[in-house]
Amino acid sequence: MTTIAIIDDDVYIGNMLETVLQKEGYGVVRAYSGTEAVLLFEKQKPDLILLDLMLPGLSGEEVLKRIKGVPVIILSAKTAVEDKVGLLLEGAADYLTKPFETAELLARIVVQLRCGGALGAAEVLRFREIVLDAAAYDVFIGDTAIHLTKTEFAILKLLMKNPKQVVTKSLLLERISEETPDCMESSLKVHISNLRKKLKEAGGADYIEAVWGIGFKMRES
Amino acid sequence: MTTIAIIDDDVYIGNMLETVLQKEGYGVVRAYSGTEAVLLFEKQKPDLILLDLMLPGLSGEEVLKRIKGVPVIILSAKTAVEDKVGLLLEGAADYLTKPFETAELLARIVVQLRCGGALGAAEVLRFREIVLDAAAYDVFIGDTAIHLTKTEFAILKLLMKNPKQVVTKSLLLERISEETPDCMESSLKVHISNLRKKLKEAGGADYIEAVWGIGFKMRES
DNA sequence: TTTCAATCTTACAATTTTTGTAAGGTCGGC
DNA sequence: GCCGACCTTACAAAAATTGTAAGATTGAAA
Repeated sequence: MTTIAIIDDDVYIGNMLETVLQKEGYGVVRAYSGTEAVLLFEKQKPDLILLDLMLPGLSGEEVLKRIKGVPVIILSAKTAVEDKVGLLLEGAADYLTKPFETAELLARIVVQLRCGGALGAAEVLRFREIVLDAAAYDVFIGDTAIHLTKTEFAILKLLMKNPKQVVTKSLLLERISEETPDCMESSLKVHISNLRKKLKEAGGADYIEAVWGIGFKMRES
Repeated sequence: MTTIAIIDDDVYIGNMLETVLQKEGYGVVRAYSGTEAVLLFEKQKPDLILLDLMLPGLSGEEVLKRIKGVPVIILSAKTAVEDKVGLLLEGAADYLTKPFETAELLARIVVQLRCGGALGAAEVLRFREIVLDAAAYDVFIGDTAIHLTKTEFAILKLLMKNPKQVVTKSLLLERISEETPDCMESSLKVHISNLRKKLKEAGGADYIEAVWGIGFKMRES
């Protein structure tokens, strides 16, 4: 989950931001002073930081200097260009002057996450005890990792992305062929067979259900 | 040299920007319409683009869609939040409303170049016993320093920047080619092989894991 | 110019994945 | 319960990917 740290001693603004961010699906952690902020950063390693400048304890500038590796968006009432320029050159990723529109803040958060993360947020799919991490190309069943080939991985991913739905053979073929150009229906069956076997070895159950004449889907129980 | 593209049909503003940027030591290329901008981008590959929205030919929005891989700062007279939000989500790196202060623009340019070039602000990356200092161009394994070539360094940096994630071969090639222009997949394998060897000599372990058919990632343990 | 390191290319063996076919099993309609 | 169509699995050939070595090429420093 993408976690955003809100560092602001103004409880009212902080609460407002927290609500908005949570509604967008971000995790939120908070700090109310500069010293607290540095501790929070080292302990929780959030993915992005919203930093108010007027803080008790360490000033916002001091906090910024000690935070490296995570984008920091400054939220401040100071509108002077010198302030903006100084902090941006000091390492801030963006600078918004209060009052700002929530929509703009959210958009700028997306921009920063896009930029810093570079490879996109990790996409993790879960179904029963199967956990599939698309970015890492990892699959776990319970605690045991299992190794899947590229094609098997693509099949499982597509099925897990659409649980409760039947995935047609033609759709499977289409998606798979993005990676492996030529793939006949006969081969698809083999891949599914191998996938089943690997899942069964690790999880003991047959997770894939054939839907006669149509395709396949994940077995609910 | 860092080259910035100015895309604006207003000659007066364009000239002003060009003067300021050149004084800062940037190279400048210019385009005066949307179509021209796309051609310019493909031919010259600037490091950053300043894009005015009101353009003859293709609109600014259209231009933005066709430009990938280079940060675009929008310069516009439109102050509506919806415009900002839309373009930021569409891929713009930043959005400044006219009239803006030159100093702020320059600072935001620095931010973008810093972000894009260094792939984030973290200067020191750590993974297991490997420590990579991007700024100093140093790599240590435990206490022993090791020497890496430019390409090997770039590969290791990208991998360490995204631990737990598979870095695709194509992405590796793309990022490496910023430093070493011609590099085929065959060469990449050789670089990785050499990198592995050096890491193994110093650290005793094989830190890089191949993910079959996809790319490479750092080995967790 | 000579030298040296870094990089690119080619080649090849070891390994892994994909594929097609063939031999059973299972499902659903009749 | 029977039959054909479909699904499952096993196996082996074919194709693709990877790791490494060795030689060629480039480019910068002495």
